[in-house]
Amino acid sequence: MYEYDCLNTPDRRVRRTRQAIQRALVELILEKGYDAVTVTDVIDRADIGRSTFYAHYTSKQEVLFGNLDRFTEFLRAESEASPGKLFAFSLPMFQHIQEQRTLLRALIGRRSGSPVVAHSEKVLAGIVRGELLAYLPDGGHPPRPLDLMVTGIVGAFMALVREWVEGDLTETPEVMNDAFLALVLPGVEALLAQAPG
Amino acid sequence: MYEYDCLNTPDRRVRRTRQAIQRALVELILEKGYDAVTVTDVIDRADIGRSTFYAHYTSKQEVLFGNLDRFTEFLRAESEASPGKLFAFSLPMFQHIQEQRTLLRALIGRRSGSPVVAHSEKVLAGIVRGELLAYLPDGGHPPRPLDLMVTGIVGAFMALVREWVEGDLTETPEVMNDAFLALVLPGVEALLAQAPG
DNA sequence: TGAGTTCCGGAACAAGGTGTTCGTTTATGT
DNA sequence: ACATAAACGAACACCTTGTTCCGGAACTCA
Repeated sequence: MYEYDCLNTPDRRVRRTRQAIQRALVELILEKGYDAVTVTDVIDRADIGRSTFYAHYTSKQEVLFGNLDRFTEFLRAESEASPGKLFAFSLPMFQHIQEQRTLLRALIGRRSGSPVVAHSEKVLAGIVRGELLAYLPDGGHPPRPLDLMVTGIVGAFMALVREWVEGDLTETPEVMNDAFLALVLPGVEALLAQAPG
Repeated sequence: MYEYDCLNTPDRRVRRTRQAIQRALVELILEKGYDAVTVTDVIDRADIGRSTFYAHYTSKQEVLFGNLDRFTEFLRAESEASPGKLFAFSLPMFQHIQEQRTLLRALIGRRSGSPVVAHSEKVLAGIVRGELLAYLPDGGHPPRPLDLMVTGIVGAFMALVREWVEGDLTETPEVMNDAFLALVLPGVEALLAQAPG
């Protein structure tokens, strides 16, 4: 499943229909959030027949996956363009994302994820932020790069937890914790060290 | 909303009912995935009346948030127990998670999130893994801590992207990229440096 | 133990979403 | 221009949601 999107079909009607569906879905997600969007909404907005929708896609999900492939292709290309360079994909990716922010917000934005996860991340971010601030001299840092760092730290932690509980938990908590700290601590300490006195 | 869970109600029936609902939902999420679970499923599994469910909760979401508070409380307590120590929460949290893995898998596991995000992360993980391996001497590292590092890196990157597109994108791509690299690069280089020749 | 309150069960309901079918009409590629 | 393939649209059976009602049961507290 989710193999392709065939926007280069010989038939023009197919292209028109699929683009109308994709555009409608992205619009609606940004307006109402992913869960609240129904197939009926999409076909109304796209102004196509119900049977037409199901002739092309079997669900909302499948429509989004069609859009996704552009980005994965982009990622792969950037990585392969600079062999031997670490994280060569990241800057071009951020640039690409800025151009396509509307689409991206619908694809991976907060409204497309679980509110439970979002809430957990928010709580954790508050705690991490407090810990980092406690490490700084009073009135030290500009707050913005610190907040970005907090976001990254929380993202790394949650990703490790997710990966762990999803598998069979053969790793010990100590191993997981070491992995987390090994990845994150050096960068954090480097940033905190250059705090203005 | 989502304030509390009141499992310490004076009335025993209330406790029984709510626990039955929570248990049923967790079981069903692990079996079918969050989206596929309906309220009807839950009340069948919990063996309670439909009206009873809606007397206690207004949706699936709310049931999950009830469970969540245990963890946020735990987090806060651990962080405050060791003031001035960075990331004091992380090891106790991993230990706590191991004990409650069933619940956690339902709360924040992959089945509870968007398949689109999951797919993006998978693709990105493949790319990052390839880049790290290219940096290692042949046959160098034990693969497992490397995979954990990949997971953390991808988690940090995706979290930054999400935060960015969710806001108004006032940061430039360069600033975002710098934040990502500043957090992650020191740890990565430290790990790769200690690779066995 | 009893009195009074609170909760549960179960059926029924309207409203709305889903996914499929089928015959007709319209657009397309060669 | 013609054969083909796609879109339309109405109708459909089915499922999910959230609400209402009331008789009967379980509970708390004294």
